[in-house]
Amino acid sequence: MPDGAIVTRFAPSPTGFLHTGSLFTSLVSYRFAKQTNGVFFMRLEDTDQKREIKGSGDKVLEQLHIFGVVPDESDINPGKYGPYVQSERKEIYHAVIKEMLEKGLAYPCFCTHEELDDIRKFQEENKLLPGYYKEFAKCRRLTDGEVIEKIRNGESYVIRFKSQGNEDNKVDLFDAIRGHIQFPENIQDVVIMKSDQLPTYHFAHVVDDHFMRTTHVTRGEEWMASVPIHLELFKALDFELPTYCHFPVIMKLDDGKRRKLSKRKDAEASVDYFLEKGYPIEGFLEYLMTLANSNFEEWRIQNPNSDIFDFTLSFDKMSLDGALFDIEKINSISKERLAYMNKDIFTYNALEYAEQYSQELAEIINKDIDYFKSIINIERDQEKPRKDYEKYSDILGIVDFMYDEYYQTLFNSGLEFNERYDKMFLVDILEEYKNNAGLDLDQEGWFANMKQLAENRRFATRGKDFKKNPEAYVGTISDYAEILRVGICAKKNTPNFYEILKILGKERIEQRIEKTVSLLRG
RNA sequence: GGCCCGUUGGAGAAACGGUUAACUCAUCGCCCUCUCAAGGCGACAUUCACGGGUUCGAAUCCCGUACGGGUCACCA
Repeated sequence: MPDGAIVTRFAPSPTGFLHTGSLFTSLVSYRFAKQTNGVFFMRLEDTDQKREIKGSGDKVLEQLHIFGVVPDESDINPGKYGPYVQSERKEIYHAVIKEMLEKGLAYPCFCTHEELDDIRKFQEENKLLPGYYKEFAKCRRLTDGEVIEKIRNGESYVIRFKSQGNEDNKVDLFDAIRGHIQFPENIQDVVIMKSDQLPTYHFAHVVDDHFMRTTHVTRGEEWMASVPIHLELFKALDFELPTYCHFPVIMKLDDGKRRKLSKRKDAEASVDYFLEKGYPIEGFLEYLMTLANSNFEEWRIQNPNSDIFDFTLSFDKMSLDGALFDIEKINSISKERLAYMNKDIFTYNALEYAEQYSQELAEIINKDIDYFKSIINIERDQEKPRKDYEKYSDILGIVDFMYDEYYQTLFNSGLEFNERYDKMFLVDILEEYKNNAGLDLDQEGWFANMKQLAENRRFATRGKDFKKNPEAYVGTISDYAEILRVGICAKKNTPNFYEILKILGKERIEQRIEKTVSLLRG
């Protein structure tokens, strides 16, 4: 590996699907590795069989892939430092444990949950530091004979680390994001191997990240409090210390209080939510990048067309406290990304989304893909494109009227003509327009033609004229255009009307007007 | 409660002791406009949680207080 190359990893536990916060952490970890031509790998932390959900490892990998965060090494694509699943690394942990036992760095503990509870209760009553340490660590004092006997009797046991720490001493942590932080030394005899022979997180982290050559341990700040344990473990095992990077956690405002995004309470805590809604991948990633390094936004303004992965992240530009999750900003960024996509890519992405999440959308796209492209391309291919869509699921509700079957349902649910106008007046206008839409002209000519028609019917062609002298007119050109829109599209709002009419074509315009007219006639 | 971390506008934030406290989103106004979506222009922190101190000078350094967050398992 090149000089300065960083090795990072993503180490999820298989307890469900990809968490939005995990995507953030893995995205940033991935970028740090790639920026330095290093390695990013994934290790499944499945040491808690109670919580394990089968198959979620693959699911997570799949979703990371969708976001372009692809591990160089993982269970399905192993490198030379595997296995990449903790439950398959048992022998490694056991070998290290054996050595620790021999060196007196660890010892078996036979205390039951009840005994542990009693200790905790006593500590609480006497306002002592809770935990298993020093005089409370009674299994420390077991003789070899006692240990052998208990094991022979089949008593269940765990292996604890024998801490040499002193709470009056300080240890120093250098965190790449937060700088130097001092903690009191660890004094807890933490469990390193559970009674099921599987390691705890603390132990697995130290052993795995050492043997798997992680240079930068990237994780959420909820791990900071256990750093003294890890520091002591690294020292006891004489392993080189990696660089720690404790990321801020994404928060959410709940009842005026900040709290971590919670999988139970917040739908947006799962990336599935954004996938189902059809947020563009690049928009979502871009949002996460702004959370990672806020100068990303300035870079984006300078480099509007660059790939987001051309941006170089830095540790010291990272915020220290958890950002509030801002859906408005995601919407805005996504809108922007979608607007600047060309019609082919947009259509491709929309179809891919639709095939998985929206049968109806897939149908209209597949029915005539060029027709679909022409619709979504209205006012797209220009300096300042329209920004209609913030996610793929918005498409149907915006283009529906361009499809006859959806137009029909809009039509059936009622046409919202301005009630100021008499039905027969509307009929006259529509019928006249049917025979003289001016579609052979260019946009300017078409508009001039419409103006003329409106003027003949005593609509003001300039809003100002109408304001000045409302009695002289029946309405404004806007009102006139609205009549045509409702009459032809069954909607008050559409993108550029000229383009719409061109795409619809003379025949369908006539059909639709006829339909509307017969409805108005009763 | 102990131990850590943090606190700049509604949100994300810049500024790393020295002019009017960047920028993005949101909000509000005006303009443009066939509707909508945009776009253009402008407004929005006399002030950086609060109180002291250091300094010619502090959002920036120090101390204290308050508030918010994290963590104290045979869960990760």
